Amino acid sequence: MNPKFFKLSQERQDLIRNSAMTEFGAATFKKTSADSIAKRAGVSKSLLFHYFKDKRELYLYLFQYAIDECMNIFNRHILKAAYFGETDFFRTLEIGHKVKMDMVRRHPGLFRFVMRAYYERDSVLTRGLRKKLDDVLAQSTDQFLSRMDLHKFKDGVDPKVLVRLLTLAAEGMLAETGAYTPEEINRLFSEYKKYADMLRQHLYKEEYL
Amino acid sequence: MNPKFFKLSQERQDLIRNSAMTEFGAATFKKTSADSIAKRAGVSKSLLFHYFKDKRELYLYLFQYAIDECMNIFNRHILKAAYFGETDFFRTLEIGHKVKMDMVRRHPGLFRFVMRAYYERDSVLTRGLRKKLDDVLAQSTDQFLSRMDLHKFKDGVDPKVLVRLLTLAAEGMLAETGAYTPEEINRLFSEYKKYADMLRQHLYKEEYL
DNA sequence: ACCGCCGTTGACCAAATTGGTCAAGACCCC
DNA sequence: GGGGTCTTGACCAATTTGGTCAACGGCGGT
Repeated sequence: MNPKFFKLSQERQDLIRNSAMTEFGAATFKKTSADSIAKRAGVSKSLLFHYFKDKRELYLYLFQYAIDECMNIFNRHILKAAYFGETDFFRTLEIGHKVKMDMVRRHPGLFRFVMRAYYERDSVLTRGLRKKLDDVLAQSTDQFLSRMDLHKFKDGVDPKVLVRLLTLAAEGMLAETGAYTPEEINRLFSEYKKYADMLRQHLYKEEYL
Repeated sequence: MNPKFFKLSQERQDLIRNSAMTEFGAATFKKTSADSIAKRAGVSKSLLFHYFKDKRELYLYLFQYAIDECMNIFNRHILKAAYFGETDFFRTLEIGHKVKMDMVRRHPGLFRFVMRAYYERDSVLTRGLRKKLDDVLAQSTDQFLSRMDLHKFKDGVDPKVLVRLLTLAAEGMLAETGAYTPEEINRLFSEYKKYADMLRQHLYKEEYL
């Protein structure tokens, strides 16, 4: 790809990346047209092919970018929690999901894009990239849990199951949301807190409430 | 549409409907080609236009069909539970989700199709159909809860929130699943039970466990 | 005023895909 | 072989596709 792309202002880079991710996230690689990407970005198709030699190259770059962005966010939130010495399961997970939802506002389309890309049956994605995503996801939960104080849970509670449950809920809410306006994001987040609070109240031992 | 369609064998009808729903569920109305539908069904494009005069007519029929199918399933599971005089929240919800997942096996693509159709920005869908879906969804939870014995819950537990949480989880699992093989469906269902069991164990009063 | 550089574009292309038609094939029972 | 039903391949004009290319406008330097 043309390295001059990175000399563009961040907003303009984001404009192009977000448009592309949104479009690629809405249909297959094959069915997503360069023209629709350009139109969404309010930019000429020629410009796209000026910075990326191919539709394929653009796609691969986006996937790499998306993974990196996810990892950055994960690290940032883990580091932030670690910095404050936070070991509470729910407070940390809440931070995580808040950061995540805020990212959705900055990069609408990123999650849908990553999901779609992961299941893309076309051979656009190299096996390497797919594996990289697998690793990121697998490690994140374990790393998170290893830093949390899990003694607060009542007997018989599996924290790993709980992480998965809350993550499914959060992502489900995100998936069914059309427009990622700040108000919508806030609504989603407060809905998330309802679930987390309910679980916290009944899954923590009384002395930790 | 051509009424002869209904004289086809159920399997053949399903073949066509499922292919169409899967394809329509994978992209916009506009971006979904009649050809891809036909190819997925292993059928000639001409046949589609023999039974449905339009892409639009096919689409509208499918949406109607999908809603009816959802309502049938909901009724069937409610009636079944009512017949057995079942009033337990978790057991009934479990039946509901089991029926739902079994339906996914019969009609892979239906849920994704409905979701996509609901958010279709093209004016393909009439307002009437969209409203109908809204009603189905809104009533189902209330009807379900009204028949359940909610006294078993500890104080401070909102059953409505619980329904939503478990539904989000179940649908999230379905959404991230690629192929709806019987084994996959069983795996999903047993994962669902893990969540439900954990919640039941800690949200029910001790005397009901 | 002219330069070169920059991000950017509209016009253009051959090739593929689009929704939809139509006459004819394949198969059946009578 | 006739008549019906289900099904198809060939075909159509119109649009869309990924991608190219020469040129545009603006801007700082001289």
